[in-house]
Amino acid sequence: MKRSIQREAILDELRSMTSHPTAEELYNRLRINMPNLSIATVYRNLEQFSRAGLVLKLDCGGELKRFDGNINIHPHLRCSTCGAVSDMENHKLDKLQNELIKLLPELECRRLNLEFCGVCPDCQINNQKEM
Amino acid sequence: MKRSIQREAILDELRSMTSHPTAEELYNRLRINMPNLSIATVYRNLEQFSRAGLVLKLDCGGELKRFDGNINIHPHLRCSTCGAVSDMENHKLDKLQNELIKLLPELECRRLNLEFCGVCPDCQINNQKEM
DNA sequence: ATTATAAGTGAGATTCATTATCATTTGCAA
DNA sequence: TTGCAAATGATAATGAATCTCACTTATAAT
Repeated sequence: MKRSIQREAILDELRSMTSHPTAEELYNRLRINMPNLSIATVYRNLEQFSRAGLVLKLDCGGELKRFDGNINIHPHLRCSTCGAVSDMENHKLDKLQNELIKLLPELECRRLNLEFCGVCPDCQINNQKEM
Repeated sequence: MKRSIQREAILDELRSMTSHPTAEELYNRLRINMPNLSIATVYRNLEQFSRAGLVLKLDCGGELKRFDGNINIHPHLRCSTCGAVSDMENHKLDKLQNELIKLLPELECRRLNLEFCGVCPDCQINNQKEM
């Protein structure tokens, strides 16, 4: 990854903030001192940073919104290969999730999303086929 | 909420699936037996279901993507009022999160998102002002 | 230093999921 | 059965994110 004024400014600005800004919020701040910065540059760099692991993209999988007919709180696996979302079944996980649910009143929260990122069973099988 | 053929078909179809479909996936399935169903109807109903608590919208807050300069796994609070994302500080929560992180290898996952939905401190203060 | 070239940038066009609009239809209560 | 609010279908509008392309810059080789 080459260096550039813009690239460093974007990363510095993001690291100086604790508010989890959107690309556009970052753009508006940076534009004050960099009037002809392009919004495309901000998006491009954030994407690269996030691929390189320098930065975290929240809503990691969220290209499209997905819906679930089961409104109970339950953990999801979002596949980093195909983007599909599936439910997870694991006894230890269920126990930990119940502990988290008990914490909700204390945290003044109504809900929690417990989402894991990994490769879903289908994609694991397909990967093996290709080898 | 009034009844309608479309409304019931949408909810039934979603409840019959475990794959967390997008609005468009649902639309394409339903269209087979309902050729002049409109995609807008699907979106409208999913939105209403989700507001009524009949259905879960994943990526709940995810209108815009948000970025975080801190790449350590840490819990987030997404404010259901203003949409802002902030970090959460709670000792018990940290302990549970560490237990979850220990589970990652067993679950064959690389990352986890622990996201709570509630009203952020700022909005709580603003709400009180209005009363 | 000069040059080559691969990568980065800015401006604007494009894409595409989601929402809004509006005329028409439907469900339901009086 | 009638009135009316709510729902629908078709399509236009919106807007975040990405793509394109001409131009510029960083870095490595000569």
